[in-house]
Amino acid sequence: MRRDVFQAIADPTRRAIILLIASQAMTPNAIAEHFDITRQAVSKHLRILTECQLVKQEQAGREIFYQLDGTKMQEIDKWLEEFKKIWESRFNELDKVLLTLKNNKQ
Amino acid sequence: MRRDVFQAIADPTRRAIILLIASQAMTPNAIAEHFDITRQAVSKHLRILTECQLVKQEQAGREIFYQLDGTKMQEIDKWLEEFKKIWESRFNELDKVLLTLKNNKQ
DNA sequence: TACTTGCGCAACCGTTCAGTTGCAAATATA
DNA sequence: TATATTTGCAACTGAACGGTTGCGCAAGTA
Repeated sequence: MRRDVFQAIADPTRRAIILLIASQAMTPNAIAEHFDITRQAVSKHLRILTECQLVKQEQAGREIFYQLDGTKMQEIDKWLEEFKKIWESRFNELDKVLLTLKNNKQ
Repeated sequence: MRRDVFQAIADPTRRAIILLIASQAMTPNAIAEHFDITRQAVSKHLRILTECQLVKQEQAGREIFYQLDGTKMQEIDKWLEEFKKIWESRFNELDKVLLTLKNNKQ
């Protein structure tokens, strides 16, 4: 069982839940109202999000509010930055080649 | 079968492949040398990456070079920006509440 | 106390995933 | 032509997903 941020955001419902509770903590029932799936299905997603350390729970009587913990989200950013660095340097390499070709022709 | 960028980057091997071929196009065999899995397994990942429109192929004799198409990667960036916007406005909301409380106390 | 509500947990089901092995096709080389 | 190389495709396997229903427990409420 892989439990990382990338697994967490792989599912579209989970992405929607993340955006939903990003602004304010919500209960499973409240979240489920926004989707066409059962509360239990939402609970499963919340459990996965919890295991990925993207979500924390706060008990309030018999209600449990799920709130986002944004720190793990930075890992996506980090990976994306790494990719961008390589991706942009690719063009630099191409530039170098073109430059070399150009210089050789002169 | 869900085929989007988020599905593509969900697997760690696939993320590694993306970073690997980001700088230069490679053949399945060359890619497989970097991992402890068979060439066929790499091919499967490449097929998924192709279906997600993250990768394009270029035939060269009996070799096929797989190269990255960076455009789809922007979708991750887009979603992440959407999240950040909501996430940061969350603090603004909190600020509003605190401000209201402060004003009410006065 | 009895009833309702909100929730997690367990069992189950069909589908997808990530990997394997085996094989056929196409290309290059002796 | 015969052989080796590079690849894609198909079949299979065990594990994980995403969903469901059903149940039990704890917390409010009549």
